[in-house]
Amino acid sequence: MANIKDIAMMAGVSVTTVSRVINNHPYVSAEKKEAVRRAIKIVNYQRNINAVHLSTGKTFLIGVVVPFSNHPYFGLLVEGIANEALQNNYKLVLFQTNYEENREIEALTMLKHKQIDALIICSRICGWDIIDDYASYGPIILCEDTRGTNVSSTFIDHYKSFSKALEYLYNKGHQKIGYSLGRRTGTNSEKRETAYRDFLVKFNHPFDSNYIFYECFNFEDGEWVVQHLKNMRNPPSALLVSSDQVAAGILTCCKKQNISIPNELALMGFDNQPIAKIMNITTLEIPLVEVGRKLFLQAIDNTTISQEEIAVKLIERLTV
Amino acid sequence: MANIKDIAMMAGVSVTTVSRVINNHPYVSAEKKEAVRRAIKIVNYQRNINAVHLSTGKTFLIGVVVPFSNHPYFGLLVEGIANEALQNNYKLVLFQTNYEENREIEALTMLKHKQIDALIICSRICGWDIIDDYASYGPIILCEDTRGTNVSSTFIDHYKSFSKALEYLYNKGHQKIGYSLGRRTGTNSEKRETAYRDFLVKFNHPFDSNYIFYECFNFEDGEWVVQHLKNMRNPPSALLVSSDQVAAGILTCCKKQNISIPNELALMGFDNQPIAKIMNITTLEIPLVEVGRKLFLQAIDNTTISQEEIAVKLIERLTV
DNA sequence: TTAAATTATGGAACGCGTTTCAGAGCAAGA
DNA sequence: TCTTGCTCTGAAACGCGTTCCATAATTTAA
Repeated sequence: MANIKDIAMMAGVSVTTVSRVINNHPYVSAEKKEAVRRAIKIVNYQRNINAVHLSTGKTFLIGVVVPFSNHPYFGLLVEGIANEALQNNYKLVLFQTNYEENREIEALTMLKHKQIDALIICSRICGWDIIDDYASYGPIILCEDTRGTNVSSTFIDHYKSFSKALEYLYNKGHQKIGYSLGRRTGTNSEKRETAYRDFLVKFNHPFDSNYIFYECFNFEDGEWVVQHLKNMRNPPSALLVSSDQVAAGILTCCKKQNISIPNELALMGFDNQPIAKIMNITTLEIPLVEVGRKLFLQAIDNTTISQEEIAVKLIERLTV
Repeated sequence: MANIKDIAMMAGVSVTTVSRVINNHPYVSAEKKEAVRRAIKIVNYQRNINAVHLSTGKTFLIGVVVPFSNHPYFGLLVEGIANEALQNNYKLVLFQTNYEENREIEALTMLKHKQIDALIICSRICGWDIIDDYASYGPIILCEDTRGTNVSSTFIDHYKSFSKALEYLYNKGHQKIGYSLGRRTGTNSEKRETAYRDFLVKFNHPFDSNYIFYECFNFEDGEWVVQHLKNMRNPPSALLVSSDQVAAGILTCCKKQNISIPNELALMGFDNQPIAKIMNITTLEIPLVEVGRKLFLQAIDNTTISQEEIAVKLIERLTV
């Protein structure tokens, strides 16, 4: 394979000039530019990107950390990131953590080693101290409320949106409201729990831990939720489900068990995934593709630190 | 940041020795090894991976081409690949093509530039001639039957599995069988169509192009299929649906429209995704995670070319 | 006309780890 | 005693593009 030196030789110029032509720098005469272009074409020259990376310290690679790659929530998020990456000539390095902390650290280590230019963490596991540590090596972008820190993020105010949803259900006459979440920990889950507790306090309702369902990620997780509900003496009359997939699973199971929706149980999903539309699930729309887009743009902007809030929209359908 | 030279200086050895220690090469005395380790620890030395890449010509990056990243089929496939990548200390570069050929070419170009060590194409768009061209630059692994070529693959024999499914439906008394596919072209779609046509010939049934539904990828695509079926004078009595997602969508819509499954319409899905289990959809199980695993292992083995067939399993449930 | 600015070009340093090769020292076998 | 054959070590070459800096040749502005 030919290298830049060969091209320089062939074109009768210096390697500097070749480099300038390749990178569209000014101050190259038309003839030399032409000569270089010809030489490049003749031997079908391809620069050694690893050499470029070594030289520039940049890789045009952005790391993306997700817990699962087969979940529609992250699927859409990654889709948004990927679309924008395409536009900007960046490539993505995917890290699937299965919520294991050391997987996330591996990704952070790659940032430290400058194997990637920036890291987008779609769902953070490791502590703030660690993020803070690694933030000095390159941009880290999060998908959670980071206001008050020096880390960029695009986020949904889950306190606000959860409160909004709860009030909506309350206004529809529901007093006994339960909710389901993915993992128990994490900023977003915590904000939601706070919103829930504040809501209970506000309306003077007792807290019942049985009304909270954790580890609900997928369609199939709806099954055990319904099973659980059926065995409860005093089940909730409405459920705030933090994923349309799970809501769809619950809805499907309820139909099977002849539990009438929304009469016996009201359901409210999150995300407004296509499945929510098809199954007429009332939900809070989160423009995930848009969120992904913004996350990416923050990732490649290593001068500014910004926190962008994304608004959610209540979509009324037939499950409440 | 310290480099290998600094470490060598600190430890009072040559860079070669430092390199040997880092890479666990033999023939380094215990004392020098120790001295190097100490120096590395003191300054928290991290090798410049870009330099390693330039030097070795390897990147420990594997490209993965998928049309969509938010589809459960590819989600599971990527999950399998990602899991195995983790085990082997490789990272993935994700290419989302949206079925645009030049996106795929970009991925192939990265292989050519040695920015990635190998490329796994989960759903190929571009022609064989192009694949052949780029195969000389590094391993390309496909997820379709490549027997008779010099390209590795892990694949499902879709002719066989489709035939199997058709016969199963036939034996259940179905004479009018339709099917739905994702995209119209592609090896897998073609093999399925061949199987379908051969089946019709075998049982002397006429071919009706209205029995074929293309562009069915997601849950929501089930809606228009059902709409279509309702408007048909002579609708099929069974549908072979090449994705559980679509089958679930069809099932859901049929329930809404009071079309009885399997009495009025039998449904058979593909993949055996969790949703198929929950919704009791009869399906052909494809062990996608396992397929992903094998694809990855083929990708990092650049000595052997192999074509691995994966068997599918018929899972009988309640939609046939 | 002179000073300042712009355009053009190339040499050489820089980023940095891996690996080949040559050689020294020492032990085991003939 | 001599020959192999390890073990250990380091100099130097290699992979290769980018960019700083110096220089020369023109223009433009004053």
